[in-house]
Amino acid sequence: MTAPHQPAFRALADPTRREILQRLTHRNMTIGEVAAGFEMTRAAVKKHLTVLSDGGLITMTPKGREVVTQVDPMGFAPIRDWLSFFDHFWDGRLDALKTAIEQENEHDADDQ
Amino acid sequence: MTAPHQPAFRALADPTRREILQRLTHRNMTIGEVAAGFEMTRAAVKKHLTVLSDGGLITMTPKGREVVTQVDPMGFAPIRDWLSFFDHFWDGRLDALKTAIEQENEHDADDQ
DNA sequence: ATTAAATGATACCAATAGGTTTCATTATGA
DNA sequence: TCATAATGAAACCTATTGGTATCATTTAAT
Repeated sequence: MTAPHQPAFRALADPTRREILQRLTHRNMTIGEVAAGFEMTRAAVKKHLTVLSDGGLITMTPKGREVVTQVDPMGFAPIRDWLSFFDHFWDGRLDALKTAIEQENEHDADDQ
Repeated sequence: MTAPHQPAFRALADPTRREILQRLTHRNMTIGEVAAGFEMTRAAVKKHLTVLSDGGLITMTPKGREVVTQVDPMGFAPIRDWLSFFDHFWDGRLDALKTAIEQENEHDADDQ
């Protein structure tokens, strides 16, 4: 029962894969086109694309003899959701802090 | 010249480390306390904490003979910044799509 | 002062990750 | 149809990662 966001986080951990994602925002590319933009072999790039696909961050669509890869915006949702946990947590802490300060001020007023 | 967010993404790639982060939002803990919550050895947990610290996601503060670990909210900024690139990109695409549809409608009107 | 508790640090191991090379398959285009 | 272009896939290598066990160091408590 591994978390659903694990493959996405895994995919984002590698700098080459993040670079691929950014380049794919400019335009969709075939596997060969993506590979042409890197020093490493096409086989290596294809492995990265597979990891990105497993993470749901890109889709790979066969088109004739080639495969078009494109970023899948929805694939980022699990990442955002996981991160939002911390957002909400800190929002709550901030609220608690505000409340505490207000109460502190009331106490101060009482003391006067 | 590796990107500054690399250590943070690296740190988030492991499920144990993400679990540690979530647990640390409930309360700050010493290294020993964090380790007690996992099946693995204290040494292994400490390695994870080191990776999280290198990623800037937690701070480790010596307090007497123990070390208090706590989440560092600011450490998440590089991650959010990197992700925001895609947000803005898609926002732009959406605007472009809207504009295209509007122009398409104008053309349709012309055709009438 | 001593013992025990908490952490630091090192060596070691197995599994995985990132990379290469090589060969097979499939689709296009002349 | 046939050569070639694009991809699939497997074997293999090395470095890194996540884990262990062990020992040293530092601090607290009796």
